[in-house]
Amino acid sequence: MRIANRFAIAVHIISLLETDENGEATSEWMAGSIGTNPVIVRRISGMLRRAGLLRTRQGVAGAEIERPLSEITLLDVYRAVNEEGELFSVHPRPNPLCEVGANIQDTLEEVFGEAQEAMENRLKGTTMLDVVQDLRVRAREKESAGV
Amino acid sequence: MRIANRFAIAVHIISLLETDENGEATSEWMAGSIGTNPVIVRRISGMLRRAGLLRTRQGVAGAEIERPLSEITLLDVYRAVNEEGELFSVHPRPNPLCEVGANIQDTLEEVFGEAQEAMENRLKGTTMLDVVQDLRVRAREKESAGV
DNA sequence: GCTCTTGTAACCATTCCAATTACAAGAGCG
DNA sequence: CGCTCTTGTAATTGGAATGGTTACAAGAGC
Repeated sequence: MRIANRFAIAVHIISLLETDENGEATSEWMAGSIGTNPVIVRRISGMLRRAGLLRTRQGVAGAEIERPLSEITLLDVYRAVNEEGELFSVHPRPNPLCEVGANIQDTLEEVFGEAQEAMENRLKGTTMLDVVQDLRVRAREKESAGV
Repeated sequence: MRIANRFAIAVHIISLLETDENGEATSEWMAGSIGTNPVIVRRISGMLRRAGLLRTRQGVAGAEIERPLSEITLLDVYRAVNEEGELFSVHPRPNPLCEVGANIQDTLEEVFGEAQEAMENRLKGTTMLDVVQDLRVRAREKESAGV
C-alpha cells in the first residue's frame, strides 16, 4: 500500500508555481509537466487551496502561494492531500474475551502512532524552499555535465 | 491511504502463537480472537512463513515461531506482509523538457526515502517481545482495576 | 478410514485512485 | 455585450488492492 501520487503531484504543482512569474501556469500547462490530466491538477490545487497553501481564482490562470516557501513543509503538503489521518490501521473487532484481543488495539495504536510520527517529523524537516533549491541544483549539475 | 490490516493481524497472530502452548491455536480459533476469517489467518500465516518467521505444517494446528521474540522486530513483520517496498509513490511520467519535471523524481525519491526510513527505524525499535510484554502489562492493569 | 486441519485457488464486494468527459461560472479583451 | 480562455466540480469509468467467503486438495493423527 502506497501514499497516493497526489502528494508528489502537489509538490510538483507548488514547484511549478514558484517559477511561474506571469501567471502562465495554467492547469493544462502544469499537467504537461507532470504527465497527467488538467483536471487532476485543478483537483489537487483545490486541496492545496482548502488547506490554505494557495490562493486561486476561478477563470484566472496560475495561483499565488500563500506563504513563503520556507514556511511550507512537506508535512503541510502531505496533510493537505491526505485527509485520512492514520497511516496504519488496526483490525476493528478483536475479541475482548481474549487477553490478546482485548489489548492489542491499544498496544498497536501506540507504536503505530510513533512510527507515523517519525515519518511525519522527517517530512516536517524539509520545506518547499529546500525542494525548489534542490531542483535547481540538480538542473545546474545536469547542465554543467553537458546536456 | 493506509497500511493494510494485514500488518496488525500478523502481529496479533504471532502474539497468539506465543501464548499458545499445546498447539491449540487453530486458524479458526485465532480468527475468533482477531475478528476475521480463518482463511485470512492462514493467508497471513503463509506470508510470515515465507518470510522465515514461522514454521507451519499442513494439517497440524498451531505454528512454531522460528526466532526468539526478542529477535523479531515489527519491521520484520511489516516487511513480511507488505511486498510493496515503497511507501510513497512519485508520478511516473514527468516531462523531461521542463526543469521541474526533469528533476522532481530524484528530489522526491530522496526525501521520501528518508521519511520511509524514519518510519521503518521506529518499527525496528520494537520487538515482538516488547509487544507481548506490553499486552501482559495492559491485561494486568485491567485486572487490578477490578474487572 | 474418518475427522480435523492447513494451503491455496477462485470469486465477489468494497474502497481508493487516476483519468476522462462534461458543464457551469468567472475573467478579460475586442 | 459576445467571444474565448480558464477554473471548479460533478459524474463516470477502469484498474488495483483488500478483506471476506466458498471450495477443495492434501497432510496428520487417531
